[in-house]
Order: sequence, then structure tokens, then C-alpha cells
Amino acid sequence: MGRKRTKSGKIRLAEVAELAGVSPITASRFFRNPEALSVAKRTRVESAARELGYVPNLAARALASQRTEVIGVLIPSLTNNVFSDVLRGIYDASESSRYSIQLSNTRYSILQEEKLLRLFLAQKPAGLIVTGIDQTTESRAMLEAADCPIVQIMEIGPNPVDMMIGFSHFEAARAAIAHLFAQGHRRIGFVGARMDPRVQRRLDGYVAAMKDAGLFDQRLIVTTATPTSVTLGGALFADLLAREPGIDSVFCANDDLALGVLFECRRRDIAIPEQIAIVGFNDLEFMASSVPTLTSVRTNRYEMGSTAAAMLIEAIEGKRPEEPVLDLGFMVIERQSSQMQRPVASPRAPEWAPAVQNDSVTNDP
Amino acid sequence: MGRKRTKSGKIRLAEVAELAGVSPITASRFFRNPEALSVAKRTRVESAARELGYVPNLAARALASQRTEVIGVLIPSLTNNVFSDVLRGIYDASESSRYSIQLSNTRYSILQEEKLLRLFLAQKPAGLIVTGIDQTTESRAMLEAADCPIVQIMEIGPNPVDMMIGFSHFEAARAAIAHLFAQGHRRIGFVGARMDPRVQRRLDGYVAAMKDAGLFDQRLIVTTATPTSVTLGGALFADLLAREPGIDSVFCANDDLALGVLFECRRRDIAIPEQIAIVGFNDLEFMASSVPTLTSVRTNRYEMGSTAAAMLIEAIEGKRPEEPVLDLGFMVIERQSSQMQRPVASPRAPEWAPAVQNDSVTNDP
DNA sequence: GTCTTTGCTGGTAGCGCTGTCAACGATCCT
DNA sequence: AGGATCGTTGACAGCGCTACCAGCAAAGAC
Repeated sequence: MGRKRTKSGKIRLAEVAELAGVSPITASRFFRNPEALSVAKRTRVESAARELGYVPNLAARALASQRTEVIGVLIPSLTNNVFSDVLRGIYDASESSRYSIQLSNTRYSILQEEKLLRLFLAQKPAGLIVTGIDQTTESRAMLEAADCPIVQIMEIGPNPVDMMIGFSHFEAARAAIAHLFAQGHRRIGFVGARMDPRVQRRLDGYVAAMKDAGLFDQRLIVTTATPTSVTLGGALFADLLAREPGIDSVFCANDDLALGVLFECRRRDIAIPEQIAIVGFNDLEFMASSVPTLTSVRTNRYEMGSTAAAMLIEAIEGKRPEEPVLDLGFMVIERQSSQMQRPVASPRAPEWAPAVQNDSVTNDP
Repeated sequence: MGRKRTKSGKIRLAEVAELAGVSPITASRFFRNPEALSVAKRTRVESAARELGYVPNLAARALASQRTEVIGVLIPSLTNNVFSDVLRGIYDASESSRYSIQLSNTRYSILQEEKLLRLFLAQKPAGLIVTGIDQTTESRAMLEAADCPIVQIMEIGPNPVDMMIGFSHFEAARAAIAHLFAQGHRRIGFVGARMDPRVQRRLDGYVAAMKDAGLFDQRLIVTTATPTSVTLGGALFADLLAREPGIDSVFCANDDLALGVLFECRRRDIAIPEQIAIVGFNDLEFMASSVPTLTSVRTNRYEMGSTAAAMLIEAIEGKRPEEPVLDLGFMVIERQSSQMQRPVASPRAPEWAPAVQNDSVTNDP
């Protein structure tokens, strides 16, 4: 064979082109924009590539084209199952594309986020997914100067850098409290951990709802900067109870805390929902099968991730969405832990069929 | 300034070298092996780089050096919190290094794993972390032919491809059953979901323990290929109970299932541990604060990830560990859900202090 | 029939960095 | 003193691919 190989024996684009009887640049085009080739050459290059087992060298491509096919993702936590759902969405949506995901963990630090952002941007990513809307001024400036599409996820707010997809934590919390009001509750406690910006906005929603009803009382609120856990939920609830024994319900900033509250009630023989109603946030899987089943605010985490990645990829390829801000909404899923009026249908009631969710408060924008 | 810039205005290594008054290659060496430079030049290059805000172009580096600074990670699930702990360890350990993580999800498919492996290997990663020891023959061959260090994580077994870090799921399950035996249990059910290779080996350990004791009974085993969940735990336990009402305990292949069993017991007013003892697997956080607290087998997931990444990076840089296979062991954490003999200390007993774990069965090799 | 337009193809010239090898002075040994 | 060794530095030549522009044939405009 007259085919010359590189010393490493690797198959290069040149080898494919030679076998296909075309120039290297034509072969290159086949991999980037097959439509631009005549059908004859297209099939020739395709079979040559297959025959040789050609795999493009991404480093060479990135160097020559001055851009990478990497999507940078900045999330604040790898532990939280909320983010693992979002991540799964992102990975699933990017899998069928040419883009690969570069993930970094900011650990809830906007300074760390700024540092990582600088690192990412230096490598000219094809696109960027960042969590939330609370960047440092410096980060914000970098994002605005970046010449790639950017999606902010997890929440929505004013002044998107570029695209934005999420929901209003404020409104979601308000809806949860409205649900508790509707069930006749008045002394509603708030239990929150970590207190990142999104949890803070849930607290804001709670405060607004309570103030609107003339029921606000600072002593009903227990928060900590400590990372969340089930155990912590129990401990915070114990604190709340010690301070305010007269509460009739608790809104937990997330489901782990809610589960902790449930267990703490068990320990103290507090009847749910008769003595204390519980509402969580996120609607993790276990909320539907605990005893009693736990009311929660469902958020579309997987969709948030997959839609963000899909939108981003579309934007990278030039098809920007007509509406850059997407509100994915939320839904208050009413379950036993907060239903006072309605008699509990059966002691075995978990929603193995989804019927229970029918009369839920929804916010599908 | 006589300094010539690339048209894009980007700062290249050449600019740094010029400002520092050295040749480009010397500047290059500064970033890869500063020790090789004289102190004078080292500081000159360093300050020049800082002054210009130089950031190396990774694509050019990869192309020229014929290798990347990417560590490929193949895990079977992004949902499972077991893997999020491992991942966190991997990310934490790699953060301070020059290597970046490229993560892919095999979705528990060894065919998908093979495909992803091929993709990874084509880009010449600096190292690879793969989950488990059950690769396809083809994958196995690729791994063995790969010219980069490889760590298999999550379990240990014979014939490591290269390095290996994990623990024996078989022995861990056996220890869990031994614990139940010691508490006087005989009719021990097994509940498992997903049934990936590691869960299968836990089942094998259970079977071995039961057979050794002459207590094996196929009807005590309920498994499904369905992905695990709390709800599923309840459902599988219900099946088990319908078939074998006489069981005195259940070993769950993971903690989510165990929590589901706990809730199902609540629904049926089955007393734990008096009527049914429960043992889970993994020792997720909530196991210590449920009511009753749940016995589980603690596995060192975070350490598995961080040690794997650290070992891999060491190996990449030429310092292979003396012992390529590392057994991280496990520990049976005895809690209320399986303790028959000992009186429960207090109804409020969760281990906010870790004292309860003292007399646990350990396997620290 | 000529002139433009369109579609496809190829040549040239790097992208920014590092591997290799050679050269240099300083230090050490005998 | 002469030679060998070490530590440090630089020149050169690509790594494999694509941007850019030019060329050419076929199709359409007048």
C-alpha cells in the first residue's frame, strides 16, 4: 500500500481521505457538515472511515478551529440529589450530541464559581451552564463578555445573562404556604438548612405569605448554614418545638429535612397531620411512600437539566430560542402529611397509582 | 512594543517568553516542570505569565504532547446516591491536580460501557476509572491494551486490569447475615433491586451464609431488575411477606429498599425489630435518624472515590502503588432495627454521638 | 452564446505547544 | 590540566486538523 502512516500507526484524516480518493479537507468536511458533500463522496468517505476505524483527534480539531466542543457545567453540590437529577438530564441530553460535558463543583461558593468560570472561559467552551442568578460582579462580567451561549438554571429572575431555565422558588414556597392555609393551619414553622440563595428565596416566599396573612412571626423560623440532612431536620425541628410548642405545621426547605421532621415526630409521638402538618420541597421519590406520605412541592429537575442542555446545544448551533427565559413551574403535591379535612382513604394509601395528585395546586406557566 | 500578537489578541506562550527574555521552550518547561529551570528564569517567567494573564492552550498542548490531561470516569448511574459520594471523592481529589474529569454514564449496561470506553481511549486519556469488574471481553482487552493507568472501583476481585479499590460485597453481605444470626434471627429474607453485579454478589454472600447455617430457602429471596427506590422496597417486602409470612428479618440490598421496608412495616403495624428486623446496605445518612434507627453496612464510598483518583494520579506521574489492590473494607453498623437482646437505651436514641457503633462488626483489612 | 451564480472540491498555511536533540558553561573527578 | 558529567537552555520540526480562499464544472439569466 502506498498509504503513509504516522509513526504511531494511528489513522489520521489523511489516511481516510487517501483511501476514499478525496482530499483531506473534503474528508474533514464529511465529519463536520456531510450535507456539503456530493452523495458519491459522502459514501466513499464514510466507508473509508469505517474501514480504517478512524476516530477524529479532538485536540487537533480544537486547535485548528479555535473552539472546543465542550459544555462547561457549574453546580454547587455533588451530594445533593436535587443536582444529581439535574445532572442526569444534562448528560442525557448531551449524549447524542457531539458535545461533551465538563463538570465542576462550586461547593456553594460564588468565589469558587468565579475561579472556575475563569478557568472554563480560558478554554473557550462551546457553551456554559451555570447554577442560579447570584454570581459575583466579576463573574457576571465574564459571563456577559463570553462569546458562547450560556444557560442559567435552577431558578428564574430578572436580567438573564443569556438564557435561563428554572422556576420561582419564591412562588413555590408561597404556594406551599397557601396550601397549608387552605388546610386550616396558622402557626406554620419554617425549617431551612444551608441557606443558599434558592433556599433563601423559599424563605422569602414563606415570609411574604405569612405577612400577607398577618401571621408572620420571626420565632417560627429556624435556619442554619449547616449542609442539609435528615438528622439535621430532626434537630432543627426539635429546636423549633422547644421555642414554639404551639406550631401546627412545618414547611421544610427540602425533603430531607421533612423526613427528619417526620422521624422526630415519631420519636415524640406527635401525630401527623393531626398535631403537626409537614410540607417538604422537591418531591423526592420517598415522599410518596413514607408513613404518612409527605406533601411536597414537585420541581422538574430532570427536565431542567435536559432542557437546559438541549437549549444550549441549539443555541450553539445558531438556533436561539425565541423566548430565552423558560419557567418550568412547580406543583404542590398534596399528601397525607398536610391533609386535615379529607379523611385518609386507607392506611395503605401510598400513591402506587398517581390518583392522589389530582387536586394539587399547580403552576404550569 | 515589538511584541507580536496573534490576530485574536490572545496571549501565547511566545509572548510570555519574550517578556521574560527566554525562549518559548524554556517558558513551556516552566509550566510543566519548574524544577528544571534556574531560579532566576523561573521567577522571570512566572511574573511575565502573571503580568500577561497567560493561560495555556490545552488543545495545543494535547496535540503537541500526544496526550491529554483528562481522567475518564465510567459509572453506571448518576441517580444513585452511592455514586454521587464516589464522584464527590473523585472530583475532590482531582481538583488540586492538573487533571480534569471526564464523566460518562453507562446506565448499568456493559455494552454501553464498551462503547464509551472506545470513545475515551481514542482520546488517549491520562488515566481511567471504571466501575466494577464485569467488563465485556472486548472492554477487558481494550483496557489491557490501554497505555494509561486504570483503576477499577466499587469492588475487588481477582485479576485486576491494573489497580483496584473497593471491598468485598460478598463478605459484607455475609457479615450482615452473621449479625442477624447473632441476634437470633433464622428466617431471613433478602430483598434486592436492579441486581447489578455488585448486588448480585451481595445476594451470593447472603446465600452462602444461609447455606452454611443450613437455613437457605429460595422462597426467602425477592429480587427484581427494576431500578431501586423506597417505594419499591415496600412493594418487594409486601411480596415477600405474602409468600413467606413467617420471616423474622430482612436483609435489603440497599438502604432505600430498607427505608421502604420500614415504611411498609409501619403501614402494617409490624414492630421493628420485635417482629421483623431490618438490615440495609451502604449506611446512607438517614439510616442513623429513622425511627427506629436502621442497621446497615457502612461502605467507604467517598474514600473509594478520592483514593482511586489519588492513586490514579500518582500512577500517571510514575509512582505506582506497591500494592495495586486496595480493600477499603466495610463495617456493620448495628442499630435499633436489628438489635433484639440489648434493651433500647432511650426512645430518642439516634447516634448524634457516634457511641452506638462501638461493638460493630468491622472488616478493616 | 456569454456572463453570472451555485455547488462542490482542493491547496496552502497555520492553530499553540512540546519532543527531541544538540550545545553550552560550570562543576567534578582523576 | 584534561576529560567527563551535570544542569540548563535553545533550535527545529512537527502534532492532526481546519479556516480561508481559489478553482472548476454545471446550471441558470439575459
